[in-house]
Amino acid sequence: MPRPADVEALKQIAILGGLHDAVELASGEFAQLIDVSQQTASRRLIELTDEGLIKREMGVRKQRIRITAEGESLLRAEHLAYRRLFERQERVRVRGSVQTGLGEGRYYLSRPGYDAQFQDKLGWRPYPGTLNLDLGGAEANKLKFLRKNPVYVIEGFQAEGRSFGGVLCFPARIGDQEAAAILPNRTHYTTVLEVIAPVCLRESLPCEDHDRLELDVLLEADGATGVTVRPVPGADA
Amino acid sequence: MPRPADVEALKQIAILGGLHDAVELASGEFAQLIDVSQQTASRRLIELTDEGLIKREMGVRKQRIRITAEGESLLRAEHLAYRRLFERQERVRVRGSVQTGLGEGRYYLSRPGYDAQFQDKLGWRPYPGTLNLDLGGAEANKLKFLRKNPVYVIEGFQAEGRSFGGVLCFPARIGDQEAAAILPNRTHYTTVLEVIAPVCLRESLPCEDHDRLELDVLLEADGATGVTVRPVPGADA
DNA sequence: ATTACTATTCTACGAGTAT
DNA sequence: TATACTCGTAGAATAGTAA
Repeated sequence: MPRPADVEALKQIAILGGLHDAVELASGEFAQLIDVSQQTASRRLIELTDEGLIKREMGVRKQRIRITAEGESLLRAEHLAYRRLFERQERVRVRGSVQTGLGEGRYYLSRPGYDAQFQDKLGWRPYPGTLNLDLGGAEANKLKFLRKNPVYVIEGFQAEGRSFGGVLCFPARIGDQEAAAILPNRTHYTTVLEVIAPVCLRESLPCEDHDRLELDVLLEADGATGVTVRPVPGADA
Repeated sequence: MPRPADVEALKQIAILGGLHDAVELASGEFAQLIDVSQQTASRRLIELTDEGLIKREMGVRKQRIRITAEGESLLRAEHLAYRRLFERQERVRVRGSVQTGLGEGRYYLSRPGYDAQFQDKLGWRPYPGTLNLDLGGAEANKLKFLRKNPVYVIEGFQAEGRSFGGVLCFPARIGDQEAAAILPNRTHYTTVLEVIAPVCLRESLPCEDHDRLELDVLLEADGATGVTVRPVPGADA
């Protein structure tokens, strides 16, 4: 994995035009550009070459430097990271580990008061069981952001002589699998995000406890699901 | 000036939401995030604080970290740099030092064959004299890019029993001053960009030999100049 | 001119640990 | 538990210089 100083050096070469063309550069010039000695600049160019991020043709007074496809994709990844920070983002990627569920998800999801609302908002009926994703320490900060930007609000209700609390709900994807993330309204201090889907995720992914998963949480109502064509019973008879 | 490792650390805090909200983070968690020891992570947070890039509230188990306005502008500058690399750029910023001219600019610019074409393309008549900007070593690579992406092509012509060569021309700005950059068609191996303007730049900026200047070269025909309303002689009589 | 090796300096990392 | 100090050390940066 390239160090931050390498990425910065590569960026400077790109600014000079190294993405589109060979750049003519002496190690001494490069040194000024990244504010180090000529020797360090020379070594950095060797490192970048060894890492496959640039290609060099040595000349007598200058070297011709071109950023490789690999180097470009590294810079594009940086670009994407900054876009996500500052350009209106439509999804949040969270990483977490599959947690042993308490089995209560199955009970809650099968309450008609929840089930009907999920079908209404999401366009599909959740498989009766939640996959609990534990967002390790730092990653849990993203939950605060999600709480502030709910996509669907599932209302609480009274049933069976008790009350069921409201939850926030977000369309989501695990890989290509359509899913949804839910956050109970009340419990603020948790690092767990519950994931539901029209299928049993533990079987379809598949995954087990302690597996690490990446979930893309969408921050807007998911148009695609709203127009899902469901077969009308009896229509094909 | 923050080191690349500091910028990377700040970026990671931003990804967790530190731009919009306080992020709850322990130094050990942060250590995992930036792949260093707890001690180094702690030190890095102290550095970021000293540099004024983040603000911290120390808690017992976690610290609440918020990116400051200064930190945000640093990240925005990074974002801008990457945007310039990958999003269709409309201007190229070049830095160079004012070079002693040979006085020949004055002669060339006053040839009607050039003057008429400049007025046609740019919408104004250049002051008879060029400001020569010497783009130091590395910066000169940008000239290659400009040669590949000419905005106006000024044709060569015959006059006074000799031939005058064609030049490439680009609308440009020095600060708020409207100007144009010109590159002779022939001489490929030079580090000098000639700058013209409707006024005498040495007086209006003002500037002297060896001053360092920043010039924004626009890569598209400058709409604003095309619609400049020029007084029609006699119309106000 | 350059590049980049070797020797040397010194910075920055992490272990141990106090608070 | 945290944070963050001191300190020994690895490795990065520079000086000197050969090619």
